[in-house]
Amino acid sequence: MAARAASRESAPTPGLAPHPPPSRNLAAVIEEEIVLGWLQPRERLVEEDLAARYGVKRHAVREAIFALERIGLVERVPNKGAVVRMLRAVDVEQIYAVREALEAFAATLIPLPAADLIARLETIQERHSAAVESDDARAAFRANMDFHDTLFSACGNPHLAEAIKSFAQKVHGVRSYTAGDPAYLARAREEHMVMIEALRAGDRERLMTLCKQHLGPSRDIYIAMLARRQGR
Amino acid sequence: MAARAASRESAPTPGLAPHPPPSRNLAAVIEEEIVLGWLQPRERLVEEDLAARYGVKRHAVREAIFALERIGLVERVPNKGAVVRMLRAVDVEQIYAVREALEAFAATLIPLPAADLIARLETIQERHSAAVESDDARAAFRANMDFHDTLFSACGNPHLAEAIKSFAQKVHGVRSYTAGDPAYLARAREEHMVMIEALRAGDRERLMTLCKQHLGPSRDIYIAMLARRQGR
DNA sequence: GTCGCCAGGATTGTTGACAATCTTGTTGGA
DNA sequence: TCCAACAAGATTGTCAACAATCCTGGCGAC
Repeated sequence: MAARAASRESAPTPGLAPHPPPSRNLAAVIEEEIVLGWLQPRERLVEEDLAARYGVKRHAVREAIFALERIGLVERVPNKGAVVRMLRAVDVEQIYAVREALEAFAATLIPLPAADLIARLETIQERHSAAVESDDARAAFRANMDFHDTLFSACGNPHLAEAIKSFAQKVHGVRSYTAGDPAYLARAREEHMVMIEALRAGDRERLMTLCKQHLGPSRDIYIAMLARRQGR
Repeated sequence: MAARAASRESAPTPGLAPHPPPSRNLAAVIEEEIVLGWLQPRERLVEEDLAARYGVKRHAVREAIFALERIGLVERVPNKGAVVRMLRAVDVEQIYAVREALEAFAATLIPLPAADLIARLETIQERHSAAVESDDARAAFRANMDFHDTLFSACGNPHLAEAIKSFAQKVHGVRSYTAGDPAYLARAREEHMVMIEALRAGDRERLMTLCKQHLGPSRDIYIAMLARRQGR
């Protein structure tokens, strides 16, 4: 009884019962919830609760949780359950170090000039800008993801692009602290613009610098927040 | 009936029915089978067959296959099943390009001198050498894996080490062509020795060069073999 | 009053059966 | 003889019930 109550207490938001997306890739749906902060780090993921919430069977939730565990977004303890993974500051730093290395490598491979790539990025960026201006965190997240996917896929090495995406996913849990922040989103939008500009100028050095600078803010915000919380 | 027969025909080896490892991490077991060539690229992985073979329930096989799919070792088609992934030459090249980048990055991070690391590597290398000399492919594979895990874990960034391991796993399917070759194993042994030597000398440049050279052979062998088969 | 043990309940893990889907082989007709 | 629809079998996907495990809270002994 008490266990049940505890699980209820730790529920993300008061009225979270129903939910629009019935089917689709459940893991991706849950991932988005984490990014948007509806499911917060340290929060327990009770299989039956999620099944009821998303209107699917427990079995489907189970598989999604396994998938998220492989990605590194949730942590599972045998016979105890899964929680949204709480990254320590050192983890965030280390993951971002790898991201920098991977993205820098990819940036060296992108063929320049890249007229076609620029066109596609501009289209995506329009969506992103619109989402930022209308404070639509979910749409901004999706467009942002598309932007980086498209950019790094242009390196011509799909395995590298996938690794970059995978490492970005690892820190999705920490992104909930910036995903809804208008100032941060506006900054990201500006940086995307400048990256497109660098592509257009064929300035690879500048592109690599921008990629690196683009990674910094969310990392620093999260680490600062952890420090405030005394490294909980 | 015919489908069943076909599945039997494509069975890896004539007498594969029983099997020693009953439990343990099933995905790792299957992975080893792939590396050792008992399960070959393009071979179908029928859930019930594997369940019977390893003495586990189908459900466990299912999860293992999902895990292997995420790693990239097997390919799954909905409602049709999974097969050991057949990498194209271009895939192999691309994966190895990322491996080079990741391992080079890790090599820059390993603190030198590394007395403790050297000691551990020497212990592992003894096992590897013994396995190579007695033509024990399975033991050689395990020791080899340990060697590289230990080496790159020393970079102090576990997420990077995991990425390196994960990319090594992606090409495990292609390793079956070298895993049992005494000449190749002997060469690997020598290279490990030299790497330890470089560590002892604190020569980071040399270590990085050796890591890169160590990757080449298996890639080239596989690509050459694919070329012979006309890029099947 | 505190500590350790025991019972109840919640949650995860496992199993077997059933449903859906695809593949293959066959039959009937042009 | 060739093609298309059909049927059987094999295989994967889904489900609901059961078993195992762990946490919580209460009760009794020291």
